[in-house]
Amino acid sequence: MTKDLSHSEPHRRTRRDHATETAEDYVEAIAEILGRQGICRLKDLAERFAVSHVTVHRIVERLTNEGLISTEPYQPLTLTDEGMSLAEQCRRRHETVYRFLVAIGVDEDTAAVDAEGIEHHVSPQTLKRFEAMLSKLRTSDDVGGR
Amino acid sequence: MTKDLSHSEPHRRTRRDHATETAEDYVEAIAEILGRQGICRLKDLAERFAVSHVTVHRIVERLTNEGLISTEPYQPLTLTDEGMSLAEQCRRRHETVYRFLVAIGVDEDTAAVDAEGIEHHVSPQTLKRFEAMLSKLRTSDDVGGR
DNA sequence: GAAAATTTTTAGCGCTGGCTAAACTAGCCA
DNA sequence: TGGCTAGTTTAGCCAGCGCTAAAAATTTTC
Repeated sequence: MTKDLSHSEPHRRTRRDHATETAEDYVEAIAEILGRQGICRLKDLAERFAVSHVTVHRIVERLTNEGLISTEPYQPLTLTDEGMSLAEQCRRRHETVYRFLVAIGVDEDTAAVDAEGIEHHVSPQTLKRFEAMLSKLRTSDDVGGR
Repeated sequence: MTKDLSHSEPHRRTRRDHATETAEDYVEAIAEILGRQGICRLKDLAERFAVSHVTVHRIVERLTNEGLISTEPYQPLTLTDEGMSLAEQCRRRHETVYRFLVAIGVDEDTAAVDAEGIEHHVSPQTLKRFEAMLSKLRTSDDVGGR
């Protein structure tokens, strides 16, 4: 009998997403902090994610090995070129998801929380549809009732 | 100085979501398999998620302790009442997310994959907005360009 | 420039979810 | 019944991400 892959494939993809979610969250946060205060330290990330600095340290170590972050011992963090372009890509996607949710009538606080979780699972194609809907909703100014 | 929680809160929520994603995926899959073939075995879940039966066994064990699944040694699985209602809730949310993506113009394969990842992060409020948009899009038949 | 404070690093633990290998049970069938 | 086979369970490994405690380095401050 032929094995049915119609369900397992999407789940496999979901799992792969998980593996990169942390990377995306971190480079995005680092870029944002760098942009805001010029310097990004472990401590800043620990506060941002409400996680211990030790946890941050280990994750930063991993992402350094993966070529996204560059570090010197006891020194602040910077992003590699690869890290920066990933961060920029994530920032844009995050923005779009957030604005889309708000545009369809989700309140800003809820949209912020949901966007944080949703963004990692939005494919390029879906992102394009979000953008298309965004301009459409903007022009028709039709946000709908509660 | 006052600590800025505006970023850490969403992330904490995201992490809590992760802890329940597996539970949701499993009860949803078990309900679907039970509905389709009357019996659900570890093996079925292992195939569904494309994961080893040993991994499934450990997760099922955990979910049994959490009161979602009921098991007898070497016997097929069933859902507890709690498991069934969670499964039903997830199925509905999943359906809505999937149909919403298709409605805004995402192709069905992509929508299936994205919905699998997105569903766990959609709050009740956002789900309501999706439903509202769905009926609106259905009446106006306005799916937009490619 | 030495002490104090801040920050980073190391060591070591827990949990979840991957895996393989091997032992065990249940069910079928000859 | 005896054995084969399919399926389940146990044992033991790995990686990621949480934690605390304690050591090391840097920076600040006096």
